[in-house]
Amino acid sequence: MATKAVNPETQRAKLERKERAILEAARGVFVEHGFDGARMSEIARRASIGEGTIYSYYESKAELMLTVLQQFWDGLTLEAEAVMASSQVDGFFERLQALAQYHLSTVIENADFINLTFALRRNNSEVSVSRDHLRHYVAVFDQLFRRGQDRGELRRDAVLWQARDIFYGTLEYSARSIEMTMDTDRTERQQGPVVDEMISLFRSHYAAAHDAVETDRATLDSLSSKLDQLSEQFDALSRRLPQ
Amino acid sequence: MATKAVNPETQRAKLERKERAILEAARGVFVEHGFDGARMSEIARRASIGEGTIYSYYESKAELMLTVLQQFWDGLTLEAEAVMASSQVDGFFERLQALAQYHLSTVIENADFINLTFALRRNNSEVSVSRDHLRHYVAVFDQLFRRGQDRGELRRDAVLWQARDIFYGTLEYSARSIEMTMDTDRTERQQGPVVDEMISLFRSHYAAAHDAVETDRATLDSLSSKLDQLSEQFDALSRRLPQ
DNA sequence: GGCATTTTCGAGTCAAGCTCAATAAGGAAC
DNA sequence: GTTCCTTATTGAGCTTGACTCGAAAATGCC
Repeated sequence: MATKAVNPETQRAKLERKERAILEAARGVFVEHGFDGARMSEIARRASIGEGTIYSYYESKAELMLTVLQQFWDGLTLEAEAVMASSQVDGFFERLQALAQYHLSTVIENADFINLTFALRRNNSEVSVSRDHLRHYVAVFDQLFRRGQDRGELRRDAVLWQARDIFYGTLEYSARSIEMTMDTDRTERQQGPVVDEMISLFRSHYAAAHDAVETDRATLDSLSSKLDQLSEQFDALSRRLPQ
Repeated sequence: MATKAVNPETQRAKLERKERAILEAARGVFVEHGFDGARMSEIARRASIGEGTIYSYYESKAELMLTVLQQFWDGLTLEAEAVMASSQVDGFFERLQALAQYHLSTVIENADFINLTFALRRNNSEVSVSRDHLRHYVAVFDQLFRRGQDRGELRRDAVLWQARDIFYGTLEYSARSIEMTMDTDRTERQQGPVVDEMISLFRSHYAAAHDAVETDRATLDSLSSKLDQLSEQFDALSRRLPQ
């Protein structure tokens, strides 16, 4: 009776262990050789199983890659949340700096996976990390930003997605530049200034305004944005009309 | 004797025409199916040549892709330079806006190639667009920025690479977001606000300090012209509506 | 025309993702 | 322990697609 209760448990554990072994091996091989360069035979060998066995766990190389990528993004999200949770300071800009530092070094470290995430998204519709996974990752920023607004540290009329684009976009572009100069150049670009400049930018652009001039400017800008949006909606409507 | 002088010319022209046919076919197939999905046989068929002939022009599929990519980036550079040359206005921020608008729509349009450029850079060392090609493209921004500084429109202590990271990084990230919401979402993000916010950011962060009033006036002027434009669009649509 | 060189070609080779029939392992009933 | 059924594993083979190569066609030169 005891064996009956335990066996199905150990059996499932055995399968899960094997699945984890496949994923671990796959991740390593994908990191080393990229998607095309990775050989299913090598993944099988590293996981100490037959090549055909992989296909009873994953339908194809593409699905295996997709699982690895999603696991990767989930890991990033957890780490980013941990950075926020363990942050000693409480102010918005200090926390933003910690997040920027984490994101920048992560993007440099894992440039392969991040590039592959978006490169494979279009052409290989099978290997397309869901929007939800990516949104879940950037939600760390969104939450921080909204909290900053609630506490009055940030302008209330700041538009979240614009700030998000600037934050993640600039950091990723900088990461690519840093990475590209790493191999050869003598004058390596450093990570520190990139993060500092980002925080400085947010301070001057999004900090709660104290004088009327800046507020007026903000009002004008947001008004202008809204006009553009209206105009484009109008265009879209026009195109939909017959003739 | 005349034929002797002409023949080698037409012969070379023939080869060049064939090479262009291969590149054009390759570009089309790569755009449609991506790097892996592209079949050399289909490229050969579209170029109306035998499959083996391709390999007397390009050593491998990878080298063919590399040539297509470099041609693509060269084309982008020329277009960006043309946008700057044909720009009616002369002020830094107006020109920057034109460049931002061009870059954003280009990145959305050609997301595949841009992603592939960086995805293939690492893993497939053969298919690695040279740094010079990419640097040549961003040089358009660099030149504009330096000129803005020389004319006193921009702060002299502004750091070029920081501004460049913000400009291209944010636009590319926004392009990806816009593209990701295009397929399914009802509430499509529009291009206009992204560009406007970018210009507004540069105005407040990089503009020379003394002309705050003038920039406000510029903002008002652009607002006014946008209103006029909207009004015209409305009239045009009204005329088209039945009754 | 005749020889030399270049260009084109596609059938054949090879490598890699994937299939499947055979085998092994696991467990339930007696 | 044996039998029988279900499930998991396997690697030899199938398929596909990039690439090779020897032969043939085209071109150049006299």
